[in-house]
Amino acid sequence: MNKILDLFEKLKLEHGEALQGQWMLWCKRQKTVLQREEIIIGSILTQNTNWKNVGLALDNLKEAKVLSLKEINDLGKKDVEKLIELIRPAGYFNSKSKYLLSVSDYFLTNGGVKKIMEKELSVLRKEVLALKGVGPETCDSILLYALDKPIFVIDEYTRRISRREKISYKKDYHYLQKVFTRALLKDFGQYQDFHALIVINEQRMSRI
DNA sequence: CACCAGGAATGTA
DNA sequence: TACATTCATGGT
Repeated sequence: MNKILDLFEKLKLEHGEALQGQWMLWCKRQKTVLQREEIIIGSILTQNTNWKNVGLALDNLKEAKVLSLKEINDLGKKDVEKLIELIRPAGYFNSKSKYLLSVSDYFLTNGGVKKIMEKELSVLRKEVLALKGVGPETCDSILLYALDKPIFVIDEYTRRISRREKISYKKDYHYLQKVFTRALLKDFGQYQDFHALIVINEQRMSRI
């Protein structure tokens, strides 16, 4: 009767091992502030861009020792061209360099990641969604994966699988978000695992 | 050479 | 509100 819970169980059976393995390596349940900031940066860089190119950009940032939001912000204000050079492989570098500045400005002027994690979900979502360069998907990815907030992420993978599994044929972001949210417990761990399983499933599907 | 990858901003009617 | 266009790299 509940297609969403059935899908969740099916994905756990098929990819549960991958979730315990590679996913937990990169996206542990307990994260350092620096790991949370890397996820925030990555969520901007990955907009309409494949993860391999994002990885190249993150490698450049690491090599240049520019991985925290503070360091991104300092470099962006002092020498945008240098920041652009580092994130170039991720594409859209003129836009994304500005987006990284607007997001890091917000986190730095509001007391940093730890302080911002204390904000209430609905307030936080409005504030992050209002930032330049942050639409619904990027916003919710940041809230769910970087800040451990219970909000379900809708992306192209989620749309694909919900169409294929006859969950919904609509594409509207907030409509789909409600459909998934209604069927699940409001728990960030569940949301992270479910969405991660969808990503793993769809990426393996396209590799064939 | 054409097409795509976990989007979002901007402009138009 | 609802679409169309633009942004840009690296892989296939």
